[in-house]
Amino acid sequence: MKKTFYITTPIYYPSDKLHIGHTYCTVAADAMARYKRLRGYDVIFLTGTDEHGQKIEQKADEAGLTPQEFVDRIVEGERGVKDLWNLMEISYDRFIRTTDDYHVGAIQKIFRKMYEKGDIYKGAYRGKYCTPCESFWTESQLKDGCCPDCGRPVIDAEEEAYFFRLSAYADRVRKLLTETDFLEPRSRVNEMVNNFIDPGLEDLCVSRTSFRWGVPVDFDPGHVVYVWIDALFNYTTALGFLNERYPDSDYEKFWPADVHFVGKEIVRFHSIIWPAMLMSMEMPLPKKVFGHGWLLLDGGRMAKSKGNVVDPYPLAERYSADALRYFLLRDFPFGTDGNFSNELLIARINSDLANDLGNLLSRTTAMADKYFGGKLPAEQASGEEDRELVALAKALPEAYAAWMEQYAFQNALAEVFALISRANKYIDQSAPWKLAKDPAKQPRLGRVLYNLAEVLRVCTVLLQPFMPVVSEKIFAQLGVSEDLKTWDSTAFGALDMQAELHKGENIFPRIDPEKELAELEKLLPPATQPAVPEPEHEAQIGIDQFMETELRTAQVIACEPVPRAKKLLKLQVDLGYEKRQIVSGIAKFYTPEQLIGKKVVIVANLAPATLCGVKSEGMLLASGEEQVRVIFLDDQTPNGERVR
RNA sequence: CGCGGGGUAGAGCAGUUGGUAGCUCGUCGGGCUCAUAACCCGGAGGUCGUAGGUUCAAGUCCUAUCCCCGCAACCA
Repeated sequence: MKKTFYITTPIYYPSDKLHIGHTYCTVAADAMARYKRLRGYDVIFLTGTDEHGQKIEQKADEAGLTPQEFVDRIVEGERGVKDLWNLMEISYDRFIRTTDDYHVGAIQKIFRKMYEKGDIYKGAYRGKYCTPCESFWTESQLKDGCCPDCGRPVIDAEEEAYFFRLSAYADRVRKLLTETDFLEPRSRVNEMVNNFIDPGLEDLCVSRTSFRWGVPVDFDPGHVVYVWIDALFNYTTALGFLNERYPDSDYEKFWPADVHFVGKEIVRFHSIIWPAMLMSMEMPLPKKVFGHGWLLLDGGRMAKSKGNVVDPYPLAERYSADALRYFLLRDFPFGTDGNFSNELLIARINSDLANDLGNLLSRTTAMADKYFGGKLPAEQASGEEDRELVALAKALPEAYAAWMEQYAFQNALAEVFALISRANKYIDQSAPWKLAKDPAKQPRLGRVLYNLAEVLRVCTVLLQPFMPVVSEKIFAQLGVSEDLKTWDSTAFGALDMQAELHKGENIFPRIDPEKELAELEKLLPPATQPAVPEPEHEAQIGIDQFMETELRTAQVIACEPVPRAKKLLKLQVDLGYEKRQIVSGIAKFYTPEQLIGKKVVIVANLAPATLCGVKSEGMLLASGEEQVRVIFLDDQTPNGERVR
């Protein structure tokens, strides 16, 4: 029986179109899946979408659609998730949507099973509740002690909810993380253990009553299953676990997964919650969770609210999916963050794909045509220059494979391109154009071109997982048959001596950086004016209600950071009739010096709150989310004036 | 002392178990003319954040210290 390989991406949340970050992870998983197929494995590569939850419910409502219509549009619609994966040449074997019937049914069975076992129990979810918004918030979600959505005060409240006994599995999970290589890269292990396990794992709330868009708990209809169980078990339901959509034998054959690729922000869910739930279900654990890094933009995280989300569509359309895939996997080490930029993309395409690979193919095929009419001669003679090139080519597959097995795509590609560079040098060393002038050196010339063609062929076999489309174009120009595209054929010398190769189209045309950057600039939203999300339509209020908020002018007379807090500044403000202390979460945007002496607006009748142990009697007015801007008044403004 | 990650040539980054510090772009000079103004060779440019320590040998291990970035929301 063939060896199996089961690899997954996260299931993405289709509340918006996917961006380059989702593409990064999916492309990596695809390259791995294709590599394993090349190695002869029986592969299942799973991706999909996580379609439930409050946010989808809200977004759908705003768009005037049912949640199902809304997610259908993003997943199946034009330029949606599936279109993107098509464009990017993603060879997924299965695509799961958590709204699929088979998944929903299986989740209900799983929930019930854990309930019957006693690992899920009914309890009370306590939290901060905003009555107007009908939403629960955790302590850390609150903004200045108030609802992050509407800014109004919250109250302590509780609702009935189901909990998973996560605490019961803390020790086993700790062992799993610290004593095995379950989670990679290794640096993420400390983060998990120190931040989440050591402080004590609390039981996890696994149901909600505050929204309807989810899998109903079948034995308690007021509740829907929360994301943890619904989303994480997709990896097993997609194999037919507790459902009829796929045969049970798939689950038997492919579970446990060989690797889950996940972004670092969901490492916690996959390395703590997921194994604990599997333990509860007495199911085998996945062999590995690999937490990859993020693509950063200008050193910071991409975010819709910053207006700096990179859309993969235009990039793939302009430069080909192959080029974008290559760039993503060649430029960034998979385990750590990397800085994305259009300049880097174009530079990489030009130097590696156009100048090195494309040009090598071009020179090789052009010479074959020119000197031999495209068909290499039977009589060939080796030479001194061959030795190093051939040795490198022979060592390549093994070196490449070693990196691939570690998910070090960057290094695997570097190995291939080292040989491509070496081949360009080989042309200079052997100078075929000189050999061509001497009829006696025809056999030598034939061998030089053969070696070049063979190097190209071997490299292309190894590049297939990364650049599936262009690989075929290269094979076509080299006249390579199907049986010479396989892993086993990478042994140097498999190509027929009398290979027939012809110059074709340029596989990677050079890009004019200046021109293209200007074009790309036009496509992206300007960074200076980030897209402000459309305001949610809040209920109108009367003047009386507005006047309940007592806004007053004040002068900052002293300001210092709050110890042990990174976001907070403690200000003393003068209201004219009294002085107050206010704590404000603006430390990342202002230094005390920038504030002292300034005139600002404060909410004077806000109930006092304590932040990081420091009392705050009021609130400073400021705009913005990612970038906070304090509202400053003219220096001449008197203190304590009412603002209306 | 909350935790984690990072500080390596002008820019952007690699540096697996400690053994002459590399890559891409840029720059200077040379070569070649088969090729996508591409390719090849060479030069300049780094006290590997700082200070100690271990070692025959440290970017790589240890200690201290400074600076930057994240951090628990269904945002890869």
